[in-house]
Amino acid sequence: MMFSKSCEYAIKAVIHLCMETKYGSRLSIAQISEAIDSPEPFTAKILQTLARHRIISSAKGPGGGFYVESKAEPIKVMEIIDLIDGKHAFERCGLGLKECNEDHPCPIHNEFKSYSSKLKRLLETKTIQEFASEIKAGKAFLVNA
Amino acid sequence: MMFSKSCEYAIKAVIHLCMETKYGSRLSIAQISEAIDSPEPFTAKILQTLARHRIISSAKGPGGGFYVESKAEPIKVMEIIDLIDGKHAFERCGLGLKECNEDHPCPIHNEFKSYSSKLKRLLETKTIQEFASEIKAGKAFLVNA
DNA sequence: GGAGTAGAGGATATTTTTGTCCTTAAATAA
DNA sequence: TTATTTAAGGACAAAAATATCCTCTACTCC
Repeated sequence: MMFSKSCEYAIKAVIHLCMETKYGSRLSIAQISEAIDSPEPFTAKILQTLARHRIISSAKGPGGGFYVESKAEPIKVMEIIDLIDGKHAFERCGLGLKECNEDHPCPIHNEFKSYSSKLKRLLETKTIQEFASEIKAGKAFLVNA
Repeated sequence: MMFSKSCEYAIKAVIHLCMETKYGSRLSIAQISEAIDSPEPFTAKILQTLARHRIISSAKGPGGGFYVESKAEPIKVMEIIDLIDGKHAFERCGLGLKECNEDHPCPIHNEFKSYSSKLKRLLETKTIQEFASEIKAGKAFLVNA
């Protein structure tokens, strides 16, 4: 509906990584896709993309896997969305017009705008680390029961 | 992003029909797809679906085409969305969880909910006819300049 | 150095969405 | 009735998203 599957997996994967990889520990692709309930090879691709763009880190060989640098800046949710679904995913017109703005709005422009701009701002502010602590506190979940 | 292409075309097509088919006139597939800038045969399929479900009406033969019954109830935007993208398009969890609700929310559930429920209510209330008059008044547009 | 492990990345497969084409059916008008 | 017009609907094609597989490379440990 809102995000692509790839983006959903990416967000979940990074949240899970943040939760589980304190103090130098690492998670394998198998562990991550198991935890977030996603197809393993497909998840591998997404993790590789995230690693290539330095949103997460990776290490090969025994004891290797994916992790987030603990001293790194908290990761904004929107960073992941921008990378996986593209920068303008949120700006797209609800009816698919190339140019849709105040001066030339589609009929649902205003409705959409008020909705999406607030959500956008929120996702630009909220960090994966914040989500991770909600889950740790049992206030939110990454998979179904 | 939000709606499928099919749904975008459907909404635009019905808006255009409402604008142009007062007083018994009808529009052909060619005229509609031209007006809303959509692929003709693909638009035909969508119009057929809308007609089969009585959201719009159609007539074969010379002088035939698509139209909306002028005495019919105004068409809620959400009727079209429900038909084309499915009833639960708006309820879908932002992170793809099968069950995502107050009791078992994904991390972005609350953010999504507060905005999507407002938008949903609006699209359940607003009618295609209202959009049509905005366009007639030059306050909104269906295609780019 | 060699064996084993784990991610990187290219090639390929499947599914869904989007889009096209062609024949059939129904209506109109001559 | 016949020709023409227009939607209906089935079959097919292309593109994009989703998913898998296999080989290569880098790393660790012995």
